[in-house]
Amino acid sequence: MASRGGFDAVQMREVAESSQVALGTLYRYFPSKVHLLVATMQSQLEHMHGTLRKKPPAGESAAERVAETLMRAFRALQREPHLADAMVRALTFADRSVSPEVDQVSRQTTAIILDAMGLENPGPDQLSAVRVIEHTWHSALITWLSGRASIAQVKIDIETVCRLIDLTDPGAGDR
Amino acid sequence: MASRGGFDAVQMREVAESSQVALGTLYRYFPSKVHLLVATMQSQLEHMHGTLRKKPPAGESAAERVAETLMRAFRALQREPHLADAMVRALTFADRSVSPEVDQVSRQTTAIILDAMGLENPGPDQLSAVRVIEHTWHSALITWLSGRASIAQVKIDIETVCRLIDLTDPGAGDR
DNA sequence: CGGTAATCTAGAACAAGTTTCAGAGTTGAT
DNA sequence: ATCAACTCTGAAACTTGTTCTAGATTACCG
Repeated sequence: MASRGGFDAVQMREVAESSQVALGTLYRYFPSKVHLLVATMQSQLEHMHGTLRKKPPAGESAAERVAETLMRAFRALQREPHLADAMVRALTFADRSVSPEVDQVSRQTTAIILDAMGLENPGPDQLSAVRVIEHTWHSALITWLSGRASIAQVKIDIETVCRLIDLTDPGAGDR
Repeated sequence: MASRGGFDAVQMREVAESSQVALGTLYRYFPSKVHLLVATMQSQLEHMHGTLRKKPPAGESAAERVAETLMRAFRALQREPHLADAMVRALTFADRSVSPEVDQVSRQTTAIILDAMGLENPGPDQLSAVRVIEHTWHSALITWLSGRASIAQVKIDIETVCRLIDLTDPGAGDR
């Protein structure tokens, strides 16, 4: 349903019906629509993390590899823009009651980026850079989804923010 | 109302009532709740821009001045966290129908940052950096508002992303 | 003034997320 | 096999954003 029409097209009554489950049962497992969509994002992220593990990015520097990874994820999202809309809108609209789930998504994203960087134990500076990259990633997606930025612009923003990595890890080119 | 309880506490019926206006009239001027709150953000941003003009940031480098500016804005938001919640959630939840208004907010934010940088005509690299800073700013606010990041962490993220400016403007220290 | 278009009002109606509840069905331990 | 605890169902109710309508008010123009 999300793939068809994005956030708005996911209607809890319809979800319950196509799941062959009563509405109350759906709410038992997903306390709100946002919970449901954030859970969807978790599962998609896991899938993507698996895919990425099998085909790691091939860039020279950490910055290049992270940018390549995010662009690969971005292209995957472009194939299902409505689904992307549903998941990202849910993520940013989530209030405190969804914090644990959103945090889980964030940790998963962090793991993907750290994988791309090839870092075992990142320092505080590296972690800050990763957080900023995640911020940019989410917000750039939103501007793209709401039609205020082009695909090219998202690419530029990702590449720009990834330069932060070189700032915190001068020896990146040595590996 | 936003100051009291954030996004959820702003109820269109109540807004209409306290404005001494019929519900239909409210919807005539603000086609949706999100439009209303984004308009609120516009007006707050204008006010902040005026305040900042009177007391420009005093840092040495452009990066420092931008970070100082954003931290000042952040402290202002901390005084009304619920209002901040309402405005930021509206901004990121806005769909295409609100694009013009959201774009206006974005332009205003860009102007504030460029002011702090003290740049007359920024190059493409500078503009990319500014966009990334805005991304980080919005997303960091969200993580703070939903209780997933501390004030200190937001500060670090802002300072981290502002280092990007030095990357695109090596002569910053000369001024 | 008189008329016409625009605006406003009160209130109902509609849509979708969420809550609630009584009863039916399942499960697990003893 | 039985009982208690848990779970599921179907349906209604509730909430709040949004739309609609019929009439009242206002503003403008010749």
